[in-house]
Amino acid sequence: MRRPITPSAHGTIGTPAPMMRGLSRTCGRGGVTLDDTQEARSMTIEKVTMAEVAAKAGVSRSAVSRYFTPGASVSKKTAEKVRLAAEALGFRPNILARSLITGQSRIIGLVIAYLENYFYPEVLEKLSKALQERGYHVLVFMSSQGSETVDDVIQEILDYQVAGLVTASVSLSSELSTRCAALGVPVVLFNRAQDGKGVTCVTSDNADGGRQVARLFTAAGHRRIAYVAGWEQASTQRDREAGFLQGLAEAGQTLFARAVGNYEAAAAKAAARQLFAGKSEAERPDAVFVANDHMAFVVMDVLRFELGLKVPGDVSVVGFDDVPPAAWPAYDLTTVRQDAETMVARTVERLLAQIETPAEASSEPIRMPAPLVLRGSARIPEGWSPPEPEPPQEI
Amino acid sequence: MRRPITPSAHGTIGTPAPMMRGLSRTCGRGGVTLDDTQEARSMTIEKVTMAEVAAKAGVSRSAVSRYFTPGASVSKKTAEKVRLAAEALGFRPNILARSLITGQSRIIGLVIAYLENYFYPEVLEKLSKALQERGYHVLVFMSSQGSETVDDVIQEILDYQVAGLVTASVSLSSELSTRCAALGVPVVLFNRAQDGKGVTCVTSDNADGGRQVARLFTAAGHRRIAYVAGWEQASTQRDREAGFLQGLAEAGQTLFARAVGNYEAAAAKAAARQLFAGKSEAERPDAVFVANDHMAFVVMDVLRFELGLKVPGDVSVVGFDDVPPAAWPAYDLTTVRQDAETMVARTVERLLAQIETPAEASSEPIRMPAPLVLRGSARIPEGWSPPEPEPPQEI
DNA sequence: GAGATTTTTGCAAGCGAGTGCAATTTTGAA
DNA sequence: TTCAAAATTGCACTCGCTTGCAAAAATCTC
Repeated sequence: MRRPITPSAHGTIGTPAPMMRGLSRTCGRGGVTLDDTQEARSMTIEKVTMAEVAAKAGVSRSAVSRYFTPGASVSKKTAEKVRLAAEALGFRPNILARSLITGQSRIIGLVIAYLENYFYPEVLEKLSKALQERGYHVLVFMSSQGSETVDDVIQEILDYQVAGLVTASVSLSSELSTRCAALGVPVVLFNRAQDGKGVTCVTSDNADGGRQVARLFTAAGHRRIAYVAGWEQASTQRDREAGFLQGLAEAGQTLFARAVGNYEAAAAKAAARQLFAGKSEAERPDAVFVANDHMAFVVMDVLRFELGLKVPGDVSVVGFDDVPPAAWPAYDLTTVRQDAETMVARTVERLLAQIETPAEASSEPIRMPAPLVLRGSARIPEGWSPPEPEPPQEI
Repeated sequence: MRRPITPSAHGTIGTPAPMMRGLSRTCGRGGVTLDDTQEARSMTIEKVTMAEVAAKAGVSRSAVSRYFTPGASVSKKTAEKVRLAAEALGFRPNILARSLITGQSRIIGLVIAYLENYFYPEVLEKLSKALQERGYHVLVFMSSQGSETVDDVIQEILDYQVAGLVTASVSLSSELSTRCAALGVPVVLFNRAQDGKGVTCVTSDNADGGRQVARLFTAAGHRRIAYVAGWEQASTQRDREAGFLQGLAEAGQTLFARAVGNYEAAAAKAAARQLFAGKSEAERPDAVFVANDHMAFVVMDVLRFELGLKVPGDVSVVGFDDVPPAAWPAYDLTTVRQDAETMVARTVERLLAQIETPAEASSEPIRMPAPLVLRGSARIPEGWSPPEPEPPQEI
């Protein structure tokens, strides 16, 4: 049973706060020992609430609340009074309090595994900007793909009552995705494909990308074609490889050699050595498709600087992602583009649709084209258009 | 005037929820036409609250709350009852509600300007991990250094009742820093120096770094030494340049040429051309200090691939930051190291000290050593230790 | 084992803001 | 001008959780 609380009109609200607001600093006793730190310390923390604004404006709390709520009904007169009072007091609504009642923050959780692969900083930056524009913000969680960790981390995220969840290059246990669904939190898997009710996957057409690389290699006359694989559990790895193999098969070839780089620099280095070190020309590949750019750079470095091979003279190298350094002249890496900009745009679009109008939102996977970007690290077959001088776009 | 935007779908939130809580899912009519999407859609969002746990455990809400509050007093018996009930119901406390009361979330706001400079992804990753370990999380805000934007963005951050604020390579208007102080929100400026009450600055010793580069160049016998400046308003730019000039002066030299790269790739490219293009050997610099690695790569690219100059044969190039690509053999860039790991560690340390024990926390600036990393892009003076083969650390 | 402590526990009052409902005011139409 | 319809306003309850306080239970002391 709850007793009605009668607000005493002239209420002393908290205890002493209101009266000392703003005029509290230790009234300048030019004390010798009162250093800056001390002063800062004794400053009252001022928090302005709606109640105070309402009082100052001479309206009810509801009016103030409505003023700050877009679609709500407030008269011009009231609005103006509130605006003035709020401005004078420097009031800003407490998002947490609002979220408590609406049951939803405007926070999007982002789980991301690593930022060493420069595809992800790009994604993060664009995602954050795009969401910011729509009034949402990104809460970041780093988590490597130990599945236990991921689940824990996602639990933590959910504790923040996030409005949505994006996982970049990290997949979700089906238990967790069920849980998110039950909580009404839409999930987008970015750059990972995965079955699962409700979650939306945004990927590029990895298989097709792989296939195109195979076509490039075979058309260029390569006969000893190798592959450096990414992390075997990743859908991107599987799809890229599958497409690549299929492309080779279409040209009547099979893989000459394979090593696993795990999407990691160290492992990629080892993989490159395994494929190339101490081998005669006939024993080593004459072309290698590396499952992402991040590893491709390492492979190129080993080839050129450790083994003294020419790229593409002795070996053609192709990567995947088209991260910015791929365009740097020192690498000039032929690669398959994943357009971060567009992938992010679609991600945001879908996520917000699911948040704001769940009833009519789709959860079909989104797959983007993955065009081959011809540059100088792979031999170009006769008749193919040569690498255009890169439009005068800035590096 | 900027009003917060509330999700349009006000309607359904507060109405029927409570009564249908938990027992609602469409009692499995295995209907043929009920596809996954439909089912997911009609699922009620289940939220478990403390009250429910309390009821199930046969204790009061307070008991449950205390069970989830570290230092609180709960008997073993009660704790066990609560644990069981909570587990059975899958209960997790709502962080937002907690924050509303404690007046402080465990969220740290991070304002960051750009991720193209690969120093920052490193910082972000490490910062996020370090904070995660201590139970805090990072809310990211991208903001370029238009001062208006920055202030707006920081306002938004404050709306989230963040426990602390880190700005990376972005400076703060003094009005805003005052405001943060008044709100009791500690602020750390990462990689920016700035006077100002209360805010802590974490930087490396930029001036000393610059000075060391000057010593390297002069000791190596360079006579036409140039500088590519960063964004002129940045304290890092000013300090690096000042130290560099002072180092030159100590060796009785002055700057041969200067151009501004603004810390941007495009501008750096233009700067490089301005300094080198179409000039005879005597007219162009024989050494150039570039204010950060991000620009140094671009400068090297222009020198080597556009102008056909040898590095360090014709020109020595030195950068600042020691981002990962600096160690890539294709650049092998001599540079000044800013140790992201340690800088972040100190940042976190200080920030948490200020949050958790404001009374005894210092706000002295933190300055870290900035050692020169000798690699292959700059001529090495006789007698200096040559670039060690990089310890067998992974790329 | 009684009294004095010390621990646990539950009650109820908030934290700051959103919102259904009913009362009030404004606007519109006749 | 008058009355109905529309727009605005305020009240009070609510969101999920923390916490001061006092009552109740457990523990200690001699």
